[in-house]
Amino acid sequence: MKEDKAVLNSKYEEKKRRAILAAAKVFALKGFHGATTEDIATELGIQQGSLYYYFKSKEQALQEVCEFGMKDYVARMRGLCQLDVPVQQTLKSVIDAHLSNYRNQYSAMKVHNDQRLYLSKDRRVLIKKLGTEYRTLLEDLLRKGIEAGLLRNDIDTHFVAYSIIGLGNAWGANLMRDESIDLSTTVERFCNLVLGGILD
Amino acid sequence: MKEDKAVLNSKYEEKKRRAILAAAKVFALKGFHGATTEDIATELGIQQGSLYYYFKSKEQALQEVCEFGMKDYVARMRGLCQLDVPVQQTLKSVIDAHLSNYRNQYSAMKVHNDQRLYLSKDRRVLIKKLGTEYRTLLEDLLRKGIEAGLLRNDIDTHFVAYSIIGLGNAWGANLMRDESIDLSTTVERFCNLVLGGILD
DNA sequence: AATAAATTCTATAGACTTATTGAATTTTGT
DNA sequence: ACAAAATTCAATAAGTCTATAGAATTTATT
Repeated sequence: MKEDKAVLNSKYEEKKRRAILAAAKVFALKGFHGATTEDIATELGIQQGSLYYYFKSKEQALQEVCEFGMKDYVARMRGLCQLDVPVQQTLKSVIDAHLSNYRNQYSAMKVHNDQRLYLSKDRRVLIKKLGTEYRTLLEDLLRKGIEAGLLRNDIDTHFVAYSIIGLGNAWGANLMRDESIDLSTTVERFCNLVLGGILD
Repeated sequence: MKEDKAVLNSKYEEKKRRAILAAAKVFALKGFHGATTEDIATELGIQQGSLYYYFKSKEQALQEVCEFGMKDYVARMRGLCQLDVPVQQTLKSVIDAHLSNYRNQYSAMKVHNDQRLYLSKDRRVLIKKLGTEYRTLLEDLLRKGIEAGLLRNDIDTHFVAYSIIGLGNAWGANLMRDESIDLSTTVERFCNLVLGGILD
C-alpha cells in the first residue's frame, strides 16, 4: 500500500529518486506542459499509469524536481559561505559549484529556473524560500567583502548578487546544451569578468 | 480570401500585428505548450477558430512571435554599431537598447528566449540567423575596443559577448516581471559591473 | 510454502485542444 | 445600393492527455 511510502522504505526511496531524475530530464527537454506523463514513464521504463504510484500528479512531479534541484544546491552554498577565506576565493567556489551543478545535477536546476513559475503559488513556498536563502547568502558575502575593503563600496549588493545568479544560470544552460565547453575555463573567465570587468 | 494576405493589405497587416502581440503576451505568460489557441483568441477578442485566419498553426504563431521579437532588435543593434563613438558608449547604448526592449516590445523577446527551442529546426532558420548576427556584432564591437586599447586584451570576446547577452536577458525578464525596477539605474549598474567589475 | 504487502500493468473515463469547414456577417469597391 | 471580397463565427472531427481503478505480478515476511 502507498501508505508505507512515508515510512522511508529504502527500495522505494531509491526508485522515487530515479523517478524524480527521469522527470527532471524530460521536463528540461520538453518543458512542463510539453512533456507528458508517458514521456516520464518511458524514461523510467514503466507504464504511464504506473507513474502515479510515485507522484500524485504531474504538477507534484514538477514540484519535487524543483525542490530536489534546490536543496543540496543551497546546502552547499551554506557550507561555502561559512569557510573563513577571502571573499574572492569564496566567490570562485560559489561560481564553480553553481556551474558544476549543471553538469552533475541531472537537469533539475534547469527545470527549476525555467519551469517553476508554472507551479501554483502554494506549491512554490519551499522553492521560493530556498531561492531567497541562496541570494541572501550571496548578498551577505558581498557585504562582508566590502567591509573587508576587498570589494568596491559603490556596488549594489542586491544587483550584483542577482547578476551573478543570472549569469550563472545562462552559462549553466549553455554548459548543459554544449558538452564541449570546458568547465574550468568557463569558471575562470566568469570570475575574471565579475571581479575585474573588461575595461583596460 | 486569404490569398490577398500576401498583398500587404494595410488593414490586415495591422490586425495581424495585433495577433502577433496577443500571441506574444500569452506565450510569455503560459509558455508555448501551456498556452491554448483559445487563450490567444480571447486576448485578441475573437473566437478560437478565427485565429486560424491569421496563423496556419499554433507553431507558426510562435515562429512569427520570435521573428518579430528579433527583427528590429537586431536592426537597432546594426545601427548602434555603425556609429563612430568610443566602445564604452556604444556598449552602454547596446545594453540600454536591450533592456528597454523588454519594457516596450510586448514580451516577444522573452518568448524568443524561453520558447524558441520548442520550434522545429527549419522554423528556426531565420531566428537563428538573427541571433548569430547579434552576437557577432557584439563580438566585433569588443574586438574593436581591444584594438583601440580601451578594453583589456586578455578577455575572450565570445565569452564576454555571450555573458552580456545572458545578463541582459536575465535582467530583461526581471524588469518585465517587476515594473517597479528603475530602468536607467539598472543600465547604469549593468555597465559598471561589466566594465569595471566589483574588485576594489 | 503460504500469506501479506508492494509494485506494475491494462483499460478507460472524462477532459481538453488543434485545426477544419461551410455558413454568417462585415467591409470594400463600384 | 449592390456585388464581391474579407473577416468572423459556430460546430465539430480527430486526436491527445491526465488520472483512476481493479487486476496481475513481483517481492518480502512468517
